[in-house]
Amino acid sequence: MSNKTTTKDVSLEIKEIQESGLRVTEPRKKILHIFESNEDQHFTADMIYSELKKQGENVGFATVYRVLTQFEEAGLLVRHNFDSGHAVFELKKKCHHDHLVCISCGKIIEFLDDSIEARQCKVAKDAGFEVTSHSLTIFGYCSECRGNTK
Amino acid sequence: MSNKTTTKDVSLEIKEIQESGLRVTEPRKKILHIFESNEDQHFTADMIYSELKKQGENVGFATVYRVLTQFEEAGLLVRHNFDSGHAVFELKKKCHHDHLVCISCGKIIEFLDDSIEARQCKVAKDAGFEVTSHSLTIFGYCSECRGNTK
DNA sequence: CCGATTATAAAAATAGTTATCATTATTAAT
DNA sequence: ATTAATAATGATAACTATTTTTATAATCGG
Ligand SMILES: [Mn+2]
Ligand SMILES: [Mn+2]
Ligand SMILES: [Zn+2]
Ligand SMILES: [Zn+2]
Repeated sequence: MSNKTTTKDVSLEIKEIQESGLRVTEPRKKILHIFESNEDQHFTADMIYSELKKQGENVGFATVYRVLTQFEEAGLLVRHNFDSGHAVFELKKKCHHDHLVCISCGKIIEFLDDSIEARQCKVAKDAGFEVTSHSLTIFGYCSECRGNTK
Repeated sequence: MSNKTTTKDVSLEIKEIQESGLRVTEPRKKILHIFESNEDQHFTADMIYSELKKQGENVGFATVYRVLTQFEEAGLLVRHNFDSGHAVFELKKKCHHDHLVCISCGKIIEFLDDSIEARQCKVAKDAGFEVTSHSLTIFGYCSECRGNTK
């Protein structure tokens, strides 16, 4: 009647944390689980904190920020700084992508355009830059929100 | 022997401020002048504040932030949020452009690639988005800084 | 199971920015 | 030019997102 969480799905997350060289702790398991069980979703620290609260967990805000940063450094998560002032995190995908962000409802759509990627390299090369990363975000109204404004 | 500042160049700035519907005040004249006399440069609130201090002006930090925001709303300046946490302002150009940012020395190079702009429209259209704006920033090492790291 | 090590929660600190407010400056109307 | 109405200013406090500190607690190899 122990409360060990040894479910199959959870054991995968434990392995991922271990392989990143981090100790397996409750907050880290819980936080990673939120990402893994909501694939393709983007979360702010605040959203993660609220979700944990909703699940009845007692995890401090500082811990959320710390773990998110550790997961980013470990290569489990990617951080985006869009425009809103608060960072957004998502599971690291195999492949890079950029984002369309609805300024009305906040919906995020991912895309990858090879032509844009290639031109970016060319632009940087022409300017003598060695590219380390780039960030392309298109803001606008999604199909749903567009209807509301006519 | 009055200290009226009725120089030719300054009168242009006065007109610009008036035409934005804002009162012509010393801080606003001084701040706009910094931008106009350093065309193509990008400034943070902090840089503007320091520059004013260096010129012996006594302008509060709050005023700098207020004026920058007002100039942005008036369409005189454009605000960028790059990645660093602090906003960067520049004179509003006639034409849109994107940025290459050196993560070592902070140098900013502007560029405009029609092919990228066009593809962005297509991507958004395909996703059913009505674009309001976009932000593309390429981070890396500029030609000078690249040399230092070999 | 133990103990060295590392992680945690809570609180305080920080950075960038915005709001408050009493005082001063600008502007439009005398 | 004076005046009155109104808006802007600087000092400072407040705020938001995030990081650091600290004292306690959990982890994990042996
Ligand atoms: Mn994404
Ligand atoms: Mn620019
Ligand atoms: Zn929407
Ligand atoms: Zn550089």
